[in-house]
Amino acid sequence: MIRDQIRQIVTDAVAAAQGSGNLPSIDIPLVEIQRPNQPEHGEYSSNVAMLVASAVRKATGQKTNPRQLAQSIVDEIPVGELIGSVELAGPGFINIRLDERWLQGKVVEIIAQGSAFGAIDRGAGQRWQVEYVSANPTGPLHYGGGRNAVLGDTLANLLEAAGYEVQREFYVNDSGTQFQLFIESLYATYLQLCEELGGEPGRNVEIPEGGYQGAYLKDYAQLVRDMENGSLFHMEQSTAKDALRKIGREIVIRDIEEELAALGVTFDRWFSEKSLYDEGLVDKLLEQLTDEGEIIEKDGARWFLASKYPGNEKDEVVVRSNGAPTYFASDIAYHYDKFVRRKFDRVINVWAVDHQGHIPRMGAVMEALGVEPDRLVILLYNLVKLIRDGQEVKMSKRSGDFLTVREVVEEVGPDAVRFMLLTTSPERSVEFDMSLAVQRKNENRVFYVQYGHARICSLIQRATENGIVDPEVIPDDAAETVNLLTHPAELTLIRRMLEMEEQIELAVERLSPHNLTYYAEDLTKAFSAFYENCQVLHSDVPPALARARLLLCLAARTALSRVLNLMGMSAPEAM
RNA sequence: GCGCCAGUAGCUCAGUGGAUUAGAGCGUCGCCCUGCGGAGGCGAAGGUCGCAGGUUCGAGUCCUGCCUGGCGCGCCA
Repeated sequence: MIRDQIRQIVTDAVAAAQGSGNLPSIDIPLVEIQRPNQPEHGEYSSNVAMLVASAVRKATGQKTNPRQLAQSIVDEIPVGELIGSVELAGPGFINIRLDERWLQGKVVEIIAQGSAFGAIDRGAGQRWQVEYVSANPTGPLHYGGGRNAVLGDTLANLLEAAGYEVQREFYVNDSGTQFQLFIESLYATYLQLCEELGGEPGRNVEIPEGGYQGAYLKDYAQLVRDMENGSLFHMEQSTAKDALRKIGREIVIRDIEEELAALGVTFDRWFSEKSLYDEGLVDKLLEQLTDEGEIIEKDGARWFLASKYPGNEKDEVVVRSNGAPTYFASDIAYHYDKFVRRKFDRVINVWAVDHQGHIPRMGAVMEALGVEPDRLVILLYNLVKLIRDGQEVKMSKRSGDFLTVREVVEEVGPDAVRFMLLTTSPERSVEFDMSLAVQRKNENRVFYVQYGHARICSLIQRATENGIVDPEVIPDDAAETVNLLTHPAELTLIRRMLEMEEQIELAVERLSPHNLTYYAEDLTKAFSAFYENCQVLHSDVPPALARARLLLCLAARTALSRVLNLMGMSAPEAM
């Protein structure tokens, strides 16, 4: 990465300055390389001289002049291939500018890298898992689940770009009370439907207290009938429900899968909670933890002694006094499976804020299982408030009266939904104004980015038709041709594109996919400015320069489509 | 009551490994079409970074206290 190269050069310069006695030989922490706010300050800067000055003062009490120290470092920085110029500024900043020739040469490299542009090897050899959405399989996805899906999916994309081997997983809660209620509700709805369609009367089964009664249940019941030809109607209740557990699960999972696919979100694995019980892993672990004194019996229930561990105040029930395990019991087994069996180096669980209380308990579980707690990371995100026509869209899952991910995607479009949900940092709650998202397209920045991409494509298309460029082939003289790119707008665009690696690293480091949307805008802005200022296909433009600019366009298309793809959005050639 | 998160321009939000003049979009007000897609470009106005202290040569960023809002503190998930 460029930043790392710069860091190395500055670090070497510091050592050289110390070696020649111009810089006090004092231990310095890792040299920091920043991105200055002002473009006049160059692409990179370092405050290392100020840090040295303060370290000297702390160690010896002597005052030194940071500008003087900085100068001694500047003197040792080789200007040449990568670095165009170095200057001393302000109280002792070292401002670094990249070499123009070097920048120009990068255009060809970007084109050559294609869809892999920006990839870094930060995660080489590491297997990470991202577990996201994991909504209860009891109906279509509630709108809020959309944010979870977008965050998890984009984060997984970013991790892959950063070199990690990533597994995307959806945990299916197909064994808890909620799923049971769903099955009961589906059964009742199914019977009603059969009666309406001319079945025998007298099978009055009500939707249970606290059950599900959304309109979708009727659709599901119809699907059950299609699959079973009404045979469940005559079965004995418990047999019918057993069968329904399987069919109902299949129907609801397929429904959720389709909704997510419409958002561009997919999974490598749908992990069944029930399977943890079926294979006896839950029991096995409860026994093991009991033997180890982590679980005790009290008041007829079995408790995991979470309070032994930091951050936890209370113990947690794993088996109720009625003998039924809580979700927490299977969670222990599930995470055992993730870390001990499947050996993921790290797992990121994407959770809504209302699950925050669960975090310390999971930390305790990790400790009890003897797994390094840092290997489990929770990405917590805040809720989404949906606004339509200036009013909050109220949603209640219980009554079934809620907007689904599918409906929102249909109304707004998948790219716009993703972009809007991605612009806000996860810990903040977000107001999603649907009316605005569809009507005022210029307020939705995703169109700006996609429009930029479409413009590039149209330009390249014309150039291809005129035989000026072949987008599939990098010409032999490309390296010399790009040296004609000296206009400030051209160089700014190249600089922006070269931020890609750092942006990916930053987003991965902070688990902040939203940074990407801002980068995408900046990148597009740089292209638009170039587009306005530098003609490409115009008789006044010398042919060589035109070809150079077309190469720049090819690189820009590469960069822009890469960002869009990372965010899970389409990069349209026309719109 | 305790805990977690948020409070930055009229609005929606970036920026929080401390650092050179706090940014963007929208909105407002100016410019720019005898040029490749104007869904564009250039510029201006607009901010006591919730409040009060503290640490530091330097704080939107770190520490403490407070205010406001959201969420959490179940034998629910």
